[in-house]
Amino acid sequence: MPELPEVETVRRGLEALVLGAVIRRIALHRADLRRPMPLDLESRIVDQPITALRRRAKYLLLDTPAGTILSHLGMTGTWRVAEAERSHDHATLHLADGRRLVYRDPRRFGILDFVAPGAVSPDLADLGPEPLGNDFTPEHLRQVLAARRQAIKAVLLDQTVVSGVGNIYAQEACFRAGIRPQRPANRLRPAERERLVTEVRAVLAEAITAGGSTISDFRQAGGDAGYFQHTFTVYDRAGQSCRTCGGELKGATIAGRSTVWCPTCQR
DNA sequence: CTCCTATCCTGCGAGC
DNA sequence: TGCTCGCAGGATAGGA
Repeated sequence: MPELPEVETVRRGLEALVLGAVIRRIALHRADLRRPMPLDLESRIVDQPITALRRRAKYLLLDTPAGTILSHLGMTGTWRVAEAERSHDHATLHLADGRRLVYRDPRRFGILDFVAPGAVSPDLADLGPEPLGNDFTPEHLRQVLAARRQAIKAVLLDQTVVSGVGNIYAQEACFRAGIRPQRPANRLRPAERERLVTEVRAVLAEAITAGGSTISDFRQAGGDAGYFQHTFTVYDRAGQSCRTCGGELKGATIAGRSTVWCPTCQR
């Protein structure tokens, strides 16, 4: 679930809660996530203040003077300032003020890693432009889509094309842009590329304003649910009626992921 | 290169 | 109530 808006929501929540807090020590409970956590993370970050909370694509970065903790939430990852311990808590950051900042990920598709000061993480090296930044433009799409015959929705999921879009927002953006998700990416007309850029940005921005989307277990860092899921137009609505034209929404698998669209509103 | 499939893992809802 | 089955937000390796 955690796509860009959810990660940004968590970032903002953590910023309000723990910016400036001192990490007294880190305890790793289980290191075998999508790839093994570095076991020396515990020794690298000791008595370090959290100087910034950053996001790049779907990655959340906790900066300290001794280095950066890089995290990816995968499908089910969460950061929370913990009340009680829960199953699947994989790492606990014990803060000097007595609070505990916990990384939890039941499905273990996430990542927790250490990045030395000044180093560039390989995880971030090949990411495409931030969709809400200045580099995500119709011209960028034109260049990058030219050689791609794949379905446009599949291409939007490619993090080297544009970073941070996942299965939910790719579908929502296609609907808003009036483009069928299975259209070959290199066949979009200029006006459609322009519209797609506009709508990717808009849907992500609106979702951030709504505190992200809460599906199953996503929570903001303070424990609140997001509420953008109430405004989904197509995601998980196959067989239901289109909110725009009233017609029946269709569903199919594209790029191995479930996909819903409106045959009338999307061409 | 591009593109497709299988895979990692746990939890949950649907259906029986 | 309890079981099995299929599917889920992501990303990558391997092969065609």
